[in-house]
Amino acid sequence: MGNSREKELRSGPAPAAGQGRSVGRPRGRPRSFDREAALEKAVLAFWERGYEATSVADLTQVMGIGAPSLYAAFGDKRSLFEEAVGVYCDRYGSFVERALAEEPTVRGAFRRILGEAADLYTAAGHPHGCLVIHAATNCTTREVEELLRVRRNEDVAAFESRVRAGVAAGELDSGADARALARYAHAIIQGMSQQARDGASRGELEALADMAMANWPRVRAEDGYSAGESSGDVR
Amino acid sequence: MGNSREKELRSGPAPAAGQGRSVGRPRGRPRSFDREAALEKAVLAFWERGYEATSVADLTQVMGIGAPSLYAAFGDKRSLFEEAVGVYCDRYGSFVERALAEEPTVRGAFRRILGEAADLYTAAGHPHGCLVIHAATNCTTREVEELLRVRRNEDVAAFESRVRAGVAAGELDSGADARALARYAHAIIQGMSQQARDGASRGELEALADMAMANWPRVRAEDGYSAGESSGDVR
DNA sequence: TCTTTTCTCTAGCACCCGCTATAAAATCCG
DNA sequence: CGGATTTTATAGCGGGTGCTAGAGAAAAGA
Repeated sequence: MGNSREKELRSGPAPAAGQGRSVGRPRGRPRSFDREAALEKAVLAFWERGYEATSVADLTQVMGIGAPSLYAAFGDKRSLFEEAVGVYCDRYGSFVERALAEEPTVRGAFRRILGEAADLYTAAGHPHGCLVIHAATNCTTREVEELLRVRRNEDVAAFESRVRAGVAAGELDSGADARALARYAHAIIQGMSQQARDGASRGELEALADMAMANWPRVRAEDGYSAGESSGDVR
Repeated sequence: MGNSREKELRSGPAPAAGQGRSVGRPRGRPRSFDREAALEKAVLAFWERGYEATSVADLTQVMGIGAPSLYAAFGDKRSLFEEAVGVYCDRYGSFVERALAEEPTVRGAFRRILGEAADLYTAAGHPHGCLVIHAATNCTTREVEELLRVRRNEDVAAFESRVRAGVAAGELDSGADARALARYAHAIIQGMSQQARDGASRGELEALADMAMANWPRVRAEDGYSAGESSGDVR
């Protein structure tokens, strides 16, 4: 399965630990670049152009290293992509599970998710839209497509189970269609991501998110919430 | 602009018109394949794998012709793609403008659009999802991406103007945010298309469409949707 | 029949793809 | 210092890409 020894043990180019014969210091010539920094550049490249349209030549250029260094440090292009996807999810995509876990109500969680997505997908400093949604469409390699498809479907499943938890907690009517609600929320996110790529502004995405939330079911009892807000309103 | 003489005049391989020295009969060796049938095969290939992932070798195979014939009949790969996009829009995507034009109410138009999209995006006999949404993402050639991006944004604009017409006709409250409604509808369609590609069934897409329509503003007289939401709070 | 016109087939062009063999450079250990 | 070990840069591999030259094949017109 390819060259999977990645020697992640080594930290930076400098010894870092001044202590004499330190334990972690490897034998040969030390790596001349910062592996994490280079990886982050790869994330941005894949985010912008997707897996196939980003050539190894592109990668070596933005990462500032030669091809042999790339292959020695990351295995092959696909392994690098997988690792980049992991970094993306940790660094940029984690807001979703955080909102699902932290917000006390389902409605509040999704309101927060959509609001933060509007920000992230149009923020300066990195490409627009969502890497997981766009970076592996139309690939010649089926497995790469599957890589992100699995993540997307996992997100839908996480949405659904959060909704179910809300129903179980009595927050939502027991007739609520958890699966449809999850798909609905995910569709909105996908639409926001695509429209961000097509040039929509943050304000436009926020208006879209507000409109989508207007459809979200409220508390089941006649008026558990005073005619206005769900949870501690975002923004 | 490449080789744009495409000799579309010739019809089929057979003379068709038995009439003696018919006018339309060209001079040289007649084309041995049905241009329209080959074009339709190209549509399906691009629909399934997208522009870049569909190689000319793939195309010649599914179209059943050699590369020189392809180039003589369609120009180059990109021209063939443009033509294929046109065929797709005529044959498969026209339901949108038809619904916008035929349905008497805005709400009815979008309900019909979402319903028919659920059918089309999961129908057997052709790839799932929407070609315009997916076939030109992550392209190395910027112009190809732009080709479909323009069509998508045209769709949003068409949605918006239909909503505005509904407002002008008194069907919707004058405070309705036409732009946000258009973006909302388009986001749902994009989400449906992607989820169809990710394996969602027709029933799941229909449930998604129903849920999306539950949010659509009703006639202004009854059922609230009180004025005052351009982009701010919901309801 | 012969010429002209057009299409089709074989073969191959130049280029880019992901990837790597090789050897020089940089570090550690003794 | 001299090996040992690992990373680096140069250069290039085999293969796929979009595309086309050149020769032959099939029609019309003479």
